[in-house]
Amino acid sequence: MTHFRPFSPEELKFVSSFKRGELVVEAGAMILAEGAHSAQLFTILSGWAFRFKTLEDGRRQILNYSLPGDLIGLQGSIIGAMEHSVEALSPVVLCVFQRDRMPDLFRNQPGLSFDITWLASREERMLDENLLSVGRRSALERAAYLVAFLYQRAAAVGLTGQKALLIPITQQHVADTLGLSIVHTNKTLRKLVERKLIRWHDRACEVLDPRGLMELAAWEGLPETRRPLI
Amino acid sequence: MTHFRPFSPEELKFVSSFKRGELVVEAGAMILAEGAHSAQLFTILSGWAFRFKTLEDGRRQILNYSLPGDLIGLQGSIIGAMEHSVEALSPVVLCVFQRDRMPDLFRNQPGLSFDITWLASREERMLDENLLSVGRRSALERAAYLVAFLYQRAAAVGLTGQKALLIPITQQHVADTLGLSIVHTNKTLRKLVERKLIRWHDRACEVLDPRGLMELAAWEGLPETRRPLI
DNA sequence: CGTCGGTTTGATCTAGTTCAACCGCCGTGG
DNA sequence: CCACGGCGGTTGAACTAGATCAAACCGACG
Repeated sequence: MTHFRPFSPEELKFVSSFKRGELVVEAGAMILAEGAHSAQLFTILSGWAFRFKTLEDGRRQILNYSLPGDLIGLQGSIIGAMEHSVEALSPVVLCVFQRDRMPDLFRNQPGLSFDITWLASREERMLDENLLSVGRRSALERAAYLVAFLYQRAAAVGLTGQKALLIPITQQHVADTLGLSIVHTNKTLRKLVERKLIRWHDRACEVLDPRGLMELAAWEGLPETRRPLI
Repeated sequence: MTHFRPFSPEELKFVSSFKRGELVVEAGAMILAEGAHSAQLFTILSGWAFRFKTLEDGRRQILNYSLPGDLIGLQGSIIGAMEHSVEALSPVVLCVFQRDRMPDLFRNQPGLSFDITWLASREERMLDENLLSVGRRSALERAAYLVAFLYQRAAAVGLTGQKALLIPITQQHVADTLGLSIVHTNKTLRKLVERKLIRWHDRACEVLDPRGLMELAAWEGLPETRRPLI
């Protein structure tokens, strides 16, 4: 795992003891629900998930996606209650942590505390970018940005290996991420297909030309540095 | 300051030594610019500011607002580079911290470390809410949400005293927050005025009916708890 | 073989954009 | 003292990106 920063032996020991077990959920399963008070804290070991909020009348907004190495439920662990839900996009393997040992972690593991803050800041940066996109980019730019963004994140955790990367999302997910209707999302994605930037599969998106997508969206990409892993 | 959690004497001592000085900037001044590598870390002591990103062609998206007690430049301090800019909306007094003492803080001040993470999580939650708004609410709902949101935040730091609260923003700021054009923003705000939910002043917004705004936006408000202060 | 979720396509409609003025206020310079 | 320019706000008209409505297709699956 060359993508992550190395641990000290002591940190490793703490993380092991912090870990309570593993959890496997199938695609489409709810990992955390909005309003859950005693939310748990997880790390993704493998698979894709997404965070979202809904309005009373059912309108849904996808806030961000979670990939291996990302924390799930941090807001709940730090502030107390979850204000969003998390759902699995693919089969997901989670590492379950003991939430009540958070204070211990902050007291005795400054390195890990910093890592958690680092991950929170990174999430914030991604949200900034998504907000810019939804607020100010056109439908075509938004779609291009989203796919390029997901491609980069997948690449950053080594998911873009020998065989082509398939992002496990439906067009409904894309629509709910971009703030568009499904119909218009479909028409927009077709344009990306026509331009040979992506290929659309059954319920998945294949990225053909990441550079072309970034250019279309006028997006420079995440300045990805060595990241912490918890 | 009943809104904030109390400090231990030792924490107080650390914060004092962490503080390097104060900085006063006038309305409209840039506090931090995107791309600044050696970004500083601030807390707002008084005044309003906003964070934003821009696309190459000038399209601007306001990401969030900063009020007294909020950290500015945390992303830069934790990850290294600023990916957004911050500008003052009113005269702002800042408390300047020594960025290079962050490691010391994490090593020796678990309480403060936790507070920083808490603030980062809160920022994330606000961004989630803003993203939901921009992505899925209508123009009228968005505008109502924004004003109610800013009102609540101002109230949470005691800005809503005896005399009416004036939020120091122009309609251009509102437009760039909501992802709308100025023209349509103007027409939308007029509707809020007609409904007697707000009053518009020279370059400021007065909130007349916070509850009515929240209802219109179908927004429950921030579940505001006792917050940390740094 | 029917049904259902995901995708596709065309037609119509509308929320929000763009264009174009204009107003009032204020600070600046002649 | 006044003319001028710029910024913030306002308003109407024309336009368009994207929404909504409607229907059909397609593969998987019971």
